[in-house]
Amino acid sequence: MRVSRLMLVTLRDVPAEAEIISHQLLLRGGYIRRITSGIYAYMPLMWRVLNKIKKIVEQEMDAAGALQTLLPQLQPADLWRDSGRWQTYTAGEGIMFNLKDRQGRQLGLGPTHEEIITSIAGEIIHSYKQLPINLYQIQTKFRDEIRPRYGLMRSREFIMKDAYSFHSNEKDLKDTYNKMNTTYKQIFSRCGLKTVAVEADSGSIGGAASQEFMVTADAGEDFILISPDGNYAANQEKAISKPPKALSLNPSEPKLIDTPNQKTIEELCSENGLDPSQIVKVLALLASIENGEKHPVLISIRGDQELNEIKLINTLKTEIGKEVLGVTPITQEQLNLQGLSNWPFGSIGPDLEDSNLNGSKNWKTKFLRLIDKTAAELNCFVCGANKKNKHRIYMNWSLLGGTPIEVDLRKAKAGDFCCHNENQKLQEKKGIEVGHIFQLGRKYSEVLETGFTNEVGTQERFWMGCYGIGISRLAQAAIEQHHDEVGICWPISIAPFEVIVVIANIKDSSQKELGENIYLELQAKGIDVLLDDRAERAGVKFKDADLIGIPWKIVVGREAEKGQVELIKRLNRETKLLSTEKVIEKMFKETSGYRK
RNA sequence: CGGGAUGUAGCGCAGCUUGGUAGCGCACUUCGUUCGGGACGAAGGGGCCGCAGGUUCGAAUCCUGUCAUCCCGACCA
Repeated sequence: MRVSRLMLVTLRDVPAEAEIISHQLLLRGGYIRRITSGIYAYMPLMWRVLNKIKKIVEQEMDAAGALQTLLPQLQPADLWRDSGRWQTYTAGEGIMFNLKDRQGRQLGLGPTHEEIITSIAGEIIHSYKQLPINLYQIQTKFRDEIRPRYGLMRSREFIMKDAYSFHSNEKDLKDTYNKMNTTYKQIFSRCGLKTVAVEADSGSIGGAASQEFMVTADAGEDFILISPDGNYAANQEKAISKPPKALSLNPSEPKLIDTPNQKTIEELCSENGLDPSQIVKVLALLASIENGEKHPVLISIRGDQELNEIKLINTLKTEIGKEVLGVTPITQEQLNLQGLSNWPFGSIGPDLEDSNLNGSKNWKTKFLRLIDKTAAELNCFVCGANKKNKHRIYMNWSLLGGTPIEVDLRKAKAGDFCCHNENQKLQEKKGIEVGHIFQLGRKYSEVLETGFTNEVGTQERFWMGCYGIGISRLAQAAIEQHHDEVGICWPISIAPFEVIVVIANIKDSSQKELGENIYLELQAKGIDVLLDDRAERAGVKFKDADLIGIPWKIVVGREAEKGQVELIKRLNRETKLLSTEKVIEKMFKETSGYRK
């Protein structure tokens, strides 16, 4: 391809909308154009990058025995009602774009494809002999993100590889899950990415085990916790750790203490000479259930610890047995709206009576009480007295009627000790999630009532796994890891072109001729080569080549008459003066590992 | 949805305080000089100043509303 025909327009100024470097470089290099919030056009250079990534993914997925398909983007609401996700995905989370056709039928624009694939599999697979099967597609996904951000990092329309596997038993699912794990590592390493595999929460997709693949980068939106010995890595949402030891409070006769206007843990500590770890903090929250129910929840947690909301929501799901949309702190305004009397905010204890909920308009009238292990383990502590400006000191759980439900709700933090080895301290890094693999189990096959006939002739539900890679996100994440002060430094495996031939002065006929020849020869050898044949000054062409990040640059210039050209490596600017034959030979060698 | 900010040419911005009919840099077109790291000079083209109301003789500028975009939190490949 010739740069003169490439529709390439690079920008010198950074568009104001771009916050992070990868987004800026994509815009400046003419890779993408924003159409509206979270929706981008992939320009020709970008499309080539995406295709390179797709190719790698296809090769590795095919090698792992997966089958490529293409599933519809428009999906009937009924299918999503069957799986019970229509409500959550439209009204609740609202992440699914949805519409009505002219007959009034409701449709959704696919944010994911479990429903479609499971129903198809159910129609086609009837026997255990047909299993296992792993189907994948590379498809545009639609998600009405609450806040699209950072270009392709979190967009509302994006390209994703999603795979779904079907199995006759759990062991077989685990085998494929493990195979996908190694396949993913292979894919990311071929794309030139440094990734960390971390334990993850399976979120609204549901299911048992799940692992995320994170590109470590400062621009990442996720916090991950890693042990220095490399034996533990988890998303903060999921991470577990040993909390620091609590400072013990020597037991004494329980009593009421005056704590005027001491509402926060800090105030309580500084006014009374306490340590946060000696206090049981109580959070009054309201959980919203998908069927519209509102459950008041009381969380007790040690004063120096923070609540992990994801862990809480997961616990609530099992306790209540229904999909939980979210939790919010209960406010005075809400109490007023419910017609409830004032609560002693700032002095609430774990035993705040259920009578405080009597007469509420549409809340459940019984608290769901959860106690984090850190709080449950305290033998003697301070807590709210359920009276304004009063706390209780030297309390214990038997005085409060025991510890009803004991769970892990605390947020693990950098500096905490690891559970697998108390000499290891967790470190925090930021990561960009580029892949996620799940063991779904039988969640979808059960709700959609699909399955197969087993060896003994009885009906069983499929065991399922699902495996995603954000293709367009991966492309941008690669730039976060591979750039310098002048532009992108694509890993050669996913670069739009492997080499660019720059004719320094197009008006010099010997330069022009030599450049054209090298271009044609490289092309004939199957190398992805770009020829900068523009009548620009050399400097402009060099800057553009660096900005768009082509891994190799061949400059045909002053030495052209002697048949010599310069070969420059983008990554470190290493420069060699070579003969035409040598440069072609060298490029052939450098790109041979990446030929399709 | 809550908090913050911004909408003026393809991109980056000034002008707005104190109303008088729009300007700078980059990019684009033409000519000349230059020609190995985003050249210089000259001459051009391009704007419903986000949109709708209002105030005024007159609005990019003041007022009201509205829409859009970006940033901070919840969502996720």
